[in-house]
Amino acid sequence: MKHTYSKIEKLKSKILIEKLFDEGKSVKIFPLRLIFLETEFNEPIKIKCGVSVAKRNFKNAVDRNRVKRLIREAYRLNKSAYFNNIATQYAFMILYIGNEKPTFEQTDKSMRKLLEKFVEGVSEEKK
RNA sequence: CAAGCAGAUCGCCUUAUCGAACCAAACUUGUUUUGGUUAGGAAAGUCCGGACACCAUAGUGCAACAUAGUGGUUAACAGCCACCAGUCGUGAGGCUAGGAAAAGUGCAACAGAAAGUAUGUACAGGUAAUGCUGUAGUGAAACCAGGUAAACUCUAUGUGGUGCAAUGUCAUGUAUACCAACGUUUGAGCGCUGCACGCGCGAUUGUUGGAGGGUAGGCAGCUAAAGUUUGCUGGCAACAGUAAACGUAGAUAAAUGAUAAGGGUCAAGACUAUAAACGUCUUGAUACAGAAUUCGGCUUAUAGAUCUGCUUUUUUU
RNA sequence: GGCCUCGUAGUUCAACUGGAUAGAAUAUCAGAUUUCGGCUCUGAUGGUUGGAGGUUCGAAUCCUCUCGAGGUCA
Repeated sequence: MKHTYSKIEKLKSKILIEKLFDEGKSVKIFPLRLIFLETEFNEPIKIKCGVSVAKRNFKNAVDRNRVKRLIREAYRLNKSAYFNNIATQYAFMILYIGNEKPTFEQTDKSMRKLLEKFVEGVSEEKK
């Protein structure tokens, strides 16, 4: 599996996003928060993932873009390590809840922990 | 050399690895391969003015709003250029909502005799007599004229409204509440601009034809444009004309990136050194900021670097 | 992306078409009352009226720019 993150892997449907926020469950590792929901869609992939950074925490568009890019990059590089064994399809939304600009190293570390926690939680639920 | 004024330009680079969006081509027709393109001077604030779209190819009057020396420039402007005046600065230069107070209405706290229907204190002068004359005192403004129009107003000029979330279109489900044409009756009501005029549609019923509406989504609108650079000509200049070259983002939970290494540039310190300069090493800094229909301005933010012209003071030749 | 609204003591609000000291409640502090506290009474503190310019004799008020907060339009 390649480290790609193309257009079809992005979460774009407004309906799905609203459903996600209404019914989804969340996992938190500061400064990240993952909201996820088991769902179905037509594309031949396992996960649709979106990224969001609040305007409240980062006033300037440049900073918001920077944080979002870092999160996307961390997600792209790490996802294949965790999701090879998942059968069902999920919708993801990753939020940044801190209010300071992170480095890539920090983001990468938090992302690994976050995904680990998610996988653990799901497998426990299945049992 | 120092301090300063005005104008203009640039605003990190290279390599490697892993990626994103759009366009084109290929054939193996799809999680494919190859090639190309991919953020700014302010993309920002949304403060002015246009283009474009719809509402009546945008009408008349009033109201409302904006502008305000003179002339020019422009698609247009509250922008820009030139000149005049005022004001600040030793100066280069900066700043100015810079029309009208003899068309009219209003406003002026406190102080002061008196702030507009004027009136009278002290001293001096003068008279037949008297605020009749001068000075003082209060105040931003006072012997009679003024101030204030970023108070109402007047004058001149200009402005229709709404904004790409405009507008058009496609398929899915719900569903007759819909639309068009023609005929008939009546003119309630609705829309167009805040009001009036004016214009358009039009309650009911019949016939014919058909698709229409709101919600979320896709597509078009969507990037070639009052374009950029250079030269020449006209003009004091803004700018205009002309020739050549270039062909320059198009995303939509929103692309234009992430990581590593090396190198620039600047600052500080150390070493070498009489001093400056050069050189070496270390540390730090490398800004403001991210297109969202689009263009011309204005305003605001901005590490640092470069260039041009000019001013002042002192010294040397 | 477009279009609107609002910023005054720590907090909630006043200040009439520009006029002098920006006022009230509450909060804070001090004193009185009480054995001690609360309630109550008295007094004090606290504001460059979000910021910077301009008009005016004089600006919270008028004008321009700017910063911040909020709302609305499919």
